[in-house]
Amino acid sequence: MSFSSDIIEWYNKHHRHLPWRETDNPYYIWISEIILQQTRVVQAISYYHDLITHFPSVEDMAQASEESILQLWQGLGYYSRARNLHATAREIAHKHHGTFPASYHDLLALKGVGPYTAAAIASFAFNLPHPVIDGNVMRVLSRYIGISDPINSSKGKKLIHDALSALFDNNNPANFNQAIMELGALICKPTSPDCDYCPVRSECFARNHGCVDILPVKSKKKPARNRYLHYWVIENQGNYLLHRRTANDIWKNLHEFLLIESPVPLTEFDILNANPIHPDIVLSKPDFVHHQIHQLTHQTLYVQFYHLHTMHFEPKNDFFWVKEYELKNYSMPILLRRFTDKYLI
DNA sequence: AAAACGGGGAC
DNA sequence: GTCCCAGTTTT
Repeated sequence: MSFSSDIIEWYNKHHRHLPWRETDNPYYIWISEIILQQTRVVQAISYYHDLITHFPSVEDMAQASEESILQLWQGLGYYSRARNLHATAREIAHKHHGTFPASYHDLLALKGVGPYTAAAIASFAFNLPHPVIDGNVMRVLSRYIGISDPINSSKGKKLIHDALSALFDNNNPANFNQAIMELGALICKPTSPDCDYCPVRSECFARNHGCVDILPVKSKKKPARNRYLHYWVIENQGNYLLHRRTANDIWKNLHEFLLIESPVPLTEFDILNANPIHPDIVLSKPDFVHHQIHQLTHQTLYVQFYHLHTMHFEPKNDFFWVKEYELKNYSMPILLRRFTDKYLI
């Protein structure tokens, strides 16, 4: 029939039942779409549930602290999403008087909402005719149309955009968008796609030319850089020294122990010889040392934890003491959360 | 246009 | 190990 009717018919029969598909409330759609940015559906589900349970309305989220949202976001990564979620909830509650923006243009103006998310909310919550372009859509169209330019290049993106405009179904925006993304997720997968079950296989360029496994083309990305993190896990009578990261770096606004970082490897001797607090503050030898490698997309972290004791002192700058059993109440990157769970709780 | 921003899962 | 995930923001 047509691309749109083919994929929508397939979608109606085979789609997954996901929590955010049971609602057209823009607030819930918004939360789900922010979570789903660069995040797999299976990982998103429990976070979505936790967030809407703690903050049933945008006013609830607006009244909450950023820290409380970061705590619920722990382990999900790309923490600017959580910070923007909080800022945008306040923006909507106060400047929009609690009414969610209902146009693509107004949605796009929200922090953390880009072209994809604005189109997703516009179509799913308001059934407005804005096509979404995400990783699924780019993969489906690069194969279906036969786009050999890298999909992360300007030319590739324009070809995708133009092809999508031609195929888009203005009469069924929400269903079209759901269908094409679901097709990418379930059938037109990155590796070993199930072309035999694809509703549009007969007109698919890649299928007809035997190049399903080389499309989409993507230009290479930079290799990860190395960072060497030395955490001083300093204890005084069941209290631990903590602070909040505020630099424009990974884990902004999350908490951590005292950190000494070097761009090159250092020995334990090098590290422990330098007192990071003050010459007058006596530190014990470490009780134990834990080391591990933590792989991020653009960085490889070589991490050492030195657990040691000290006398009480008044922390400088933004450091403060936290009782061991209250460490769980401070947002931390998953790397540190796992360390405290394993050794300190 | 390119880089930065997390973490997990599939291969 | 590599790639990619319902991308956005900053440089």
